[in-house]
Parts: sequence; structure tokens; C-alpha cells
Amino acid sequence: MAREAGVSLETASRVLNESYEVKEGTGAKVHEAMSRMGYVPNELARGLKARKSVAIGMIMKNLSDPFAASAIKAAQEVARANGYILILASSGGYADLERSEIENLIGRQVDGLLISPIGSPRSNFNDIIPLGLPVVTLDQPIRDGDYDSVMINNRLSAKGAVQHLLNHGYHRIVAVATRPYLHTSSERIAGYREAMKRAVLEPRICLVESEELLTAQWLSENLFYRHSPDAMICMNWVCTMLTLRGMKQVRKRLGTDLAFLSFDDFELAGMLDPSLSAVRQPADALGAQAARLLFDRIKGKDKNKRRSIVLPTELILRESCGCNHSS
Amino acid sequence: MAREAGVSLETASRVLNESYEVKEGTGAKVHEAMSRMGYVPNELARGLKARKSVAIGMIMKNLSDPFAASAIKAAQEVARANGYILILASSGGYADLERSEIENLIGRQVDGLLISPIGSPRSNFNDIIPLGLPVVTLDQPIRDGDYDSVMINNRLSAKGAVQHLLNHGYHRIVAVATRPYLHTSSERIAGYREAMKRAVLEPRICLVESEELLTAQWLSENLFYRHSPDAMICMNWVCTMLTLRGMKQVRKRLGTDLAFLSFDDFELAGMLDPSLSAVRQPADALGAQAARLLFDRIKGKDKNKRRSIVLPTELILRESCGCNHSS
DNA sequence: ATGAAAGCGCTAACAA
DNA sequence: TTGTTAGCGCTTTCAT
Repeated sequence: MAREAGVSLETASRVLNESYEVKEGTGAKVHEAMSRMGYVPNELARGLKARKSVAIGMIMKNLSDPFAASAIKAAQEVARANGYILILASSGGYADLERSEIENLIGRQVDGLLISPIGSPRSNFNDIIPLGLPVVTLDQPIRDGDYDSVMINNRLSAKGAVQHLLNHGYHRIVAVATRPYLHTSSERIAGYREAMKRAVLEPRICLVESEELLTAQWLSENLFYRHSPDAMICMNWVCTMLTLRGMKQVRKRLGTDLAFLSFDDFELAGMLDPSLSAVRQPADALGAQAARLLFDRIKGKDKNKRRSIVLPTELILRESCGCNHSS
Repeated sequence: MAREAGVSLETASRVLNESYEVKEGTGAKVHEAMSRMGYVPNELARGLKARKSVAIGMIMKNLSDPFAASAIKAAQEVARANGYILILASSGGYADLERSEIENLIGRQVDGLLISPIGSPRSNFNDIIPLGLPVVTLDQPIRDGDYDSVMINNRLSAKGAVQHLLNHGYHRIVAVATRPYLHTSSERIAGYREAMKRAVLEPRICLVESEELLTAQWLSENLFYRHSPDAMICMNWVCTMLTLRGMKQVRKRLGTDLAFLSFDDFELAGMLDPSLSAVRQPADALGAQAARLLFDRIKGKDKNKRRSIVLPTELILRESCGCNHSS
């Protein structure tokens, strides 16, 4: 450390923290010594003393889907702007991994946690969150949890999307979703049900437990053969990708063979032919907002009751739903 | 801490670390006390003592592009498997941010660093890496740096791709790239040059400093008007996205108006019409390999000279290049 | 087999 | 204005 360097002092700390006054010359000498020997303060030791780590943790279900990636990017930027680092973890959608990753992060003394919870009944981490540790959930609130949350209204968004398909005159609308036990999935499906019920139509729901089961063959058997749909809605990005791939394999064409709507928009949706209509989640806004809420708590600006922010989704109407937009 | 709990001991540490022998009963009592009071050891304190943080840092240029996202996901999984956490940072492609983020991570006492360097001449961080800190670079090696690296052969991959276009008989092939000062960009452009030179054709290169300048208007003026190309190759994912968007706006069609090839493949490339031919980088393998190399160093398994791993790319031939694949 | 005590690098309270 | 000292929570000799 700088103490033995050039000058003599544990006052190094003072100049670093700009606490108290330091005589001109001394300060300069310290700075000089620090840069000469490339001194970098040990944040671990600082954190140990200050009882905080200047780090936040973020846990997502899948780090690589574009929605998560945007949220992560936005959250990291906010963290950096606040002088914090972002520790990234993944639950993979499994409750036990979620739990152990949270415990791990707590052991690292993170000052706050951003979690996109699994949301299954088994997913409950209230008991392991230390009192006073700020937590913000993304995507969904947690049962009995008194945390801030930032999400979209999955149910209404799905309902609105299905409503739109209904307005086009489709009757045999199939909803396709993976991992129905996830909160987002179940809410979106609920929205679908509501729309269908209101139209007095039979709900047609194709669920698959895990992504790898959503194959072309599965589509043929469970979707096309059983329902002969005139429209379908996929309930998340992965689902849309896999369905699109499967449909190509079985030579079903969007638009001509059936209408299509995707929950989750992506860069290329507008470039497909027909272009894909989609429900767009403001992924980066979700990440940024969540991080901002978290820092409001961490810095003690926000002492109020829990806040739940619901960001609006946007129904992007392109061609695949039957619209004729040419944007 | 557990000391005041139930029993009396600094032996708590011993049972935690499973060092030394502990009497049956004592061990049980300690465990009981720990779980009863939900004790989680403070990793900061541990790290301070052990002089390591059990954390690695990862710095990418853009956290949200799908290539980075896959690499991050893979690296995080390897880190977790090794009991390490992953601190994620972004350079945004700026040399000064890269530097300050590295310094920040070093202050956090990370045990290793995964960096996808900017690669501009100004990007040189050798001077701030402490002796003995393992570093693995992704995408490119660093000048004068003695680090392990994992990459693809950008130049040859680009050359091969252009060669393929040439074999189709195109002559007016334009290369489009953003941020030419980035190593990956310049290498790919170099590959393009080599292929064109070999065919004794005039190189046609359209560069744009930053992504937001790549607009439809820019495409019209600089690309179509100036070169009237019969084929083009975009040198990275962002570039492909923007170009595709721009072309749609100016009503240029892939396939009929000109052939197209993308450096960087993505989920939907095969679903466009015409489907996009692309150079595929093994993003997750890059991330995983890099992390594995890093842990070989961290755990001292690897004492050898620097290793440079070059992973193979794959030229995915679909339709947009002029091929007639129907996969 | 277990307790006592020193110390990791830093900050903060107190003295000088 | 600057130096001294104790202690953050843990691990690790060294005694017991």
C-alpha cells in the first residue's frame, strides 16, 4: 500500500476519501506516490469495513435471450453510473438454482438484488433475504414478498393481442407456450383464455414443459393435426423461434396457412415475410427502471411502501396477424 | 455470527472449511446453530484474508448483441461450475471506459479477467494488469500482451465468404462495416481486400464510424449510388441489422436486387426470405473456452506459455448469397 | 479436539 | 493537520 511509499501516512485514506482537510503538499505527495506505484485500493477491505460491497446482483432466467440481454445491458449501465458493479447470475428457470444463487450473492454482501423470479410456487426466497436488503423483482412480483417490482401486464397484453386476432375474424386460435409453470407464461395464457371466453370460443392451448420438446413433429401432432388452427400466438421469444423453425420444416407458411402473432418482439420481426406482428416489451426500460428503483432504496432516497411499476407494452401490427401494414 | 450462537467457538471456521478434525457432536451443534440463525459466511472477509475474491470479471463491447449474450451465458455457467461469480462490465467500445472498468475490477480483487478488447491502438491495458493476474482475451489478442486468447480467424473467414461470393460470379461486391478501428472489423475488411485483390477486382468498402450513422439515406448515397453493387457483405451483426432495415426502407430486395452475406449468424437468418447466408461464430464455445482457459490459469493447472485458441467458423450457405439451398 | 490471538487492507474515532 | 489505534468477519498458527 501507499503507506510505505514515498511519504509516510495512514492519511492516505483521508485523501482517497476526501474526508477531512489535507495539507496541499501532503495530498500531492500521496497522489504522486499512488500513481507512481500504481496503487489501487482494495474494495474488498473497504467493503468489509463499510459493511457494504458497492455491488448489486442480478438474476435472470436465461442470460442469452434478447429480452434478458437488453435488460442486463440497461441495468449494468445504471449500476455503473452509480459506481456499482453488477454481478450476473442465472437461475436457468430452476427454483433450486435461483435459491442457491441468491444465497451466494448474499454471501458476497451485495447491497441490492435484481431478480426475475421463476415464479413457481416453490420459488420463494423471502426467508433467505436479510432484513433491509433492497430487492426489486423484474417481470413479476413474488408472493408474500414486499419488494418493489417492475413489470408489464402480461395478462392484459396477451388478451389484447388475442382480441386483435379475433377482430380479424379468426376462430381457431391456438396459444403455444413453454414452461407453463412460469408466471409470465401462465399470465399470458390466462389473458388468452379471457379473450377466448369473452368471444365464446373454445380455448386451444398447446403447452410444452421444456423448450427442447417443441419440435416440428410435436407441432404437427399437437397443433396442426389436433386443432387445424387459422391463427396462433406464441407466448415468448424462444417459443416463437422454435415454432417458426418447426413450421418451416413442415412447410407451413405464415400468412397464407395461418395468422401468427408473437409475444416478444425482436429486431428482425419486421424483416420476415410476412413481417411478424408482435407484443413488444420495453426490455431496456424494464432493466433500467428496476435498477433505478433499487438504487433509490440503496441510497435511502425511497423510504416509502413498496412500489410496483407497470410499463406499457406495445402491440406492433405488421403483416402476420392479417394486417396490411407496409411500414 | 455463529460464535455467539448455541455453542462457543471460532472453531466454526474449521467446520465450515472442513479443515482439521472436529468432534462429531461439536460439528453437529455448529451446523445446527448455523442453519437455525440462517448464517451465511461473509465472502468479503474470507476474500480479504485469503487474498482472493472467488470472482472473475468479464468485459464486453456490447452486452446486448446476441453474440456477446451467448458468450456471457456460457462464461457465467463455467464460472458457476467453478464456484466463482461473474462480474459483468461493458466498454461500449471505448478505450477509456475499457481502461477504467478494468481498473475497477482489479480494485475488486478479481481472480481473473475475460476481456473482449477494443483493439484500437489506444487500447492497451498491459500497464494496469497486476503481475500474476490471469487474463484471457476474447475475439482478438492484445498487442504486446502475453495473455491467453480465444478467437476466430476473422480475416480468413471473411476472405472465404467473399471468395464464395466471387465464385457465384459477382464482381461489384461491397463490404459494409461499422467502427473500422475495432480489430474484428479491420481484420474482416482485410480479408475482404485479400479476396478482391486476388480476383483482381476493385475493393469497394463502405465504412461508418458509429452505428447510428448507418441509415437508409447513407445506404442510398454511399452504397447504392456510388457502387451499384451486385453483392454485399456486412461485417457484423449490428451492421447486418441496420443494413437490412435500411434496405427495406429504400425498397431494395435481397436476392433479386443483390446478393447478401452476413458476418455473424443468428436464429432467424434461416427464416428470412431469401434466407441469409452467414459466417457463423461459435459464440458460446468462445465464451466457454475462454472461461475454461482462465480457470486453468487461476487454479494453477496451466503453467505453460500463452495459449491462443482459434475456433473454426462455419460458412452457412443459405439462399441470399445466390445458393439454392432449401434446408 | 478446541481456544486464543494475530492479521488480511481499509476506515473512523480519538489523540497529539 | 496528521499519527495512532481498534476493529470489520474471517482464517490460521500456536497453545492448551
